[in-house]
Amino acid sequence: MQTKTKMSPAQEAQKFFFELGMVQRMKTGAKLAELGLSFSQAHALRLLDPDEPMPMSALAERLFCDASNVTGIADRLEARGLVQRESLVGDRRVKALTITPSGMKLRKQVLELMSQPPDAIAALSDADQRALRDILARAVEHLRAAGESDQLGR
Amino acid sequence: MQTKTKMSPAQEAQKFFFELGMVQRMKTGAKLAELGLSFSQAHALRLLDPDEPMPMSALAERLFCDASNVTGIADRLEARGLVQRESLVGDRRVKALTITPSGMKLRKQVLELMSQPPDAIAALSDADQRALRDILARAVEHLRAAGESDQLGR
DNA sequence: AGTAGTTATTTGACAACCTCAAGCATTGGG
DNA sequence: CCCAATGCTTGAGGTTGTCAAATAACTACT
Repeated sequence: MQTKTKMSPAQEAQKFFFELGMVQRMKTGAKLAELGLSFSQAHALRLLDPDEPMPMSALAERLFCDASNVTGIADRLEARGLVQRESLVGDRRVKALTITPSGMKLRKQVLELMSQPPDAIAALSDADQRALRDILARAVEHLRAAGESDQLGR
Repeated sequence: MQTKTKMSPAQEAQKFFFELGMVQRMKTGAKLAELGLSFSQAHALRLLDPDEPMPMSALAERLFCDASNVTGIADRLEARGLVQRESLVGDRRVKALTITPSGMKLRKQVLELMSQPPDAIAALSDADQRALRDILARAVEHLRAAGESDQLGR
């Protein structure tokens, strides 16, 4: 009766992966809201290097979004005094973002919160956790390898 | 020099998981856009049961969002003739969504697209794929177990 | 029946995110 | 000096999301 009696291991893995990701996104989203941060804002804060000012275009790239979008996100973060715009000395067109001390404090909380594994993973056996880590590490590796050749762009 | 020399396997797994999920979300988002669907719209279409009309409140629950939000999503899907509102016979307050034939066609494409594992997973060895599937299956199991007792929630 | 309370959906106000096209300032090469 | 390219901003327009209030329909109680 059902057409989907057969699913490849990769497909099944993908299905579970998606479901776990969905739930996890909701839970962290709720926790971030308590800090007064949206998901995108937290993600941006997380990506900023505490020591190295990051041009807004670079941030846009890492957020996989349009540069004009970053303007708004930076506006809101700056309005709360979490980051600062700073024109680059060599090229006054580019504005780099630096994290303020109060931004650093919040960033620390965000990192803590987001690196905390979800219950579903924490509940796994030690062996499973280690195996999962290793397999995902290999997957990420493939990702980067593919990404490199991708940079040559269509 | 670095304070994070030690990370638990679960934390590392979480980090990789997040990164893979982020990239995957972008890629599927792009493919869905080609079908003229936003992520939420596709997700809703995916969750609807082809055979069983689903009350909008039930859909809201599965989308982890407010009921008023579903109104808008259903509006857009209905405007394109992909779903239909249908008042329940026993209780005229609840409106259930059914998928139209053209909605079914699009839903099929969405399912195909979203069940297709990302390159990063597809590139893993067979053994890794199977191990990943099994571990994630156990994680999802924990998720459901936790979810059950959650339903008692205040 | 009639009244009150509950429930499902909708509406309206508001904010964030996102993209695209157009604009502005700056830079760098002819 | 002129012109094209680059980095960011602005404005329009659309989707998502929340909350509070409104509406409609059901339920229970008198």
